[in-house]
Amino acid sequence: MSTPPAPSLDSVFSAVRSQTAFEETVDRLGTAIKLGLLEPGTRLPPERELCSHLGIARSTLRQALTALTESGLLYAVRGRGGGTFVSDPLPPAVAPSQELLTGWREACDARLAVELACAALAATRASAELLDAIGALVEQLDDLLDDFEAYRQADVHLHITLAEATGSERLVAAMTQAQGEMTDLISFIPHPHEILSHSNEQHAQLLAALREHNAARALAIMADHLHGTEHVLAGLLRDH
Amino acid sequence: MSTPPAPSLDSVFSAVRSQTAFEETVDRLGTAIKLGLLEPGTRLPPERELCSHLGIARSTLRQALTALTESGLLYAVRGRGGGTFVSDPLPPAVAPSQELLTGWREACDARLAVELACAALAATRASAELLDAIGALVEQLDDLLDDFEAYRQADVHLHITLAEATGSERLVAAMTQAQGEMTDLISFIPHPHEILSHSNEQHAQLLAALREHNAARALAIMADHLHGTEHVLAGLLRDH
DNA sequence: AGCCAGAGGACGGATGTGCAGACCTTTAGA
DNA sequence: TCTAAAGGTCTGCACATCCGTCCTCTGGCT
Repeated sequence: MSTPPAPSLDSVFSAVRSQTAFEETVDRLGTAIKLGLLEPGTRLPPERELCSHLGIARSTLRQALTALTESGLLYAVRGRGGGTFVSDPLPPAVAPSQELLTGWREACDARLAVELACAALAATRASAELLDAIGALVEQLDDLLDDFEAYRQADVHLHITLAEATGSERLVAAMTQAQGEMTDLISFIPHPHEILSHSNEQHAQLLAALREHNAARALAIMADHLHGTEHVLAGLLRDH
Repeated sequence: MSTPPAPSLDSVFSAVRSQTAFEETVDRLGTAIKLGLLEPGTRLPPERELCSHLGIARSTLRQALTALTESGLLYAVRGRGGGTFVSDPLPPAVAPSQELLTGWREACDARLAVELACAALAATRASAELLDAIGALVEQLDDLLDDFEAYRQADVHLHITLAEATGSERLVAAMTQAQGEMTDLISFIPHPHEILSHSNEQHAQLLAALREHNAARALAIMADHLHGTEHVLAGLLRDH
């Protein structure tokens, strides 16, 4: 018998670096805002309520809110009827971080994993309501082909709704994170009308496959859908 | 125009609970041992070396090693030429935790995501060496159809090798974690000869699809492969 | 006008995690 | 016998986090 192949242990012994609660909170809220899950002008729950939701101390939450306020994503209003609000308008996005640029391929791979699974699972599990919600978003996207900012935001909603259609909280969280990483990359490449139009056509085809409960077709369409952005990124970031 | 659908914010405001470095280390090493990535009798790197690899302090690493020693997975030998070794034989596995049982569907979904992505990506990226390594594992598995413990271990190797074939460290890490969760579930259900035989046939088909660079077929086979275990689990755990 | 409730803001102590480094103990081999 | 290499122990510090308390602001109610 051949010697059993020794699997690489790099992943076992690689660095363990756990985020602090502060960092994770900044990340979660910041991503939600940048993705438009929390729309400009939205009022967050009161600090005393939010911190118990998040399972952290108020002082820790406040560290995160302060950081987000200082970077311009939030502003606070004191006094009765006050609160913490999402800035409107949002400050201009910043260039993608160096780590993200060097790891863009891994980010795409992670996204591929989430999206494929959601497509496959939604085909068998999606409720009629959520399919209709996706349908509404597809129509909405058709009106936004010339406004990339708005298009991208609705696109994110669509993909997150897809994740919700699987009924898996982990997939929703993973989708949110994956979209956050991708947005940082995507928003700096051009997206002409035709590209967006083609992209939304794929959304429509995907929805049709989901309605037929055709998982294989949904997978194929999703794979195609993702290859598009990946090829564009590959062209632009080849040197990284 | 219709009101934009408000995406659920549950995932944004859900509890943030980051693992400590100690917990993550116990988890990583424990999983690696239970999956057979670190075989019984293996000597771990010296503490002073390992802690710098892992990016943690020696005292923190020692907490983890102590915990693993107390649960019987490791033993330490003092003096020159000593070290920390993986127990041989390993202590009997314990019953899956309650959280895992209640979240088994989410665990399966997470696994589905990783496996589908690996299948799709390996079809286009896998090197000949890694494909041959997978081939060797398929043959090896054919000799283990009557020894579930050994079969499962080689099966894990195969799937992790598949992840390595994508070249994505994140996918390797995710695959390792997913397999760890699944092992806790799988090892408590019966796996007769025929089931394993059929399962390995799918491995062979998958490999063929990878060699043809046929991503669509690889996806389909993998989806099938996973549905098998999922249905068995659904039958056994329906009441949870 | 004055009070009050609801919101953000600020502080101080207690606790647990993790880090860094020095030192001890055991053991095989030169 | 000495040395090197390994695990085992201890101390002190830094920092994140929690908890509770109190302060400040401000719109609406009496």
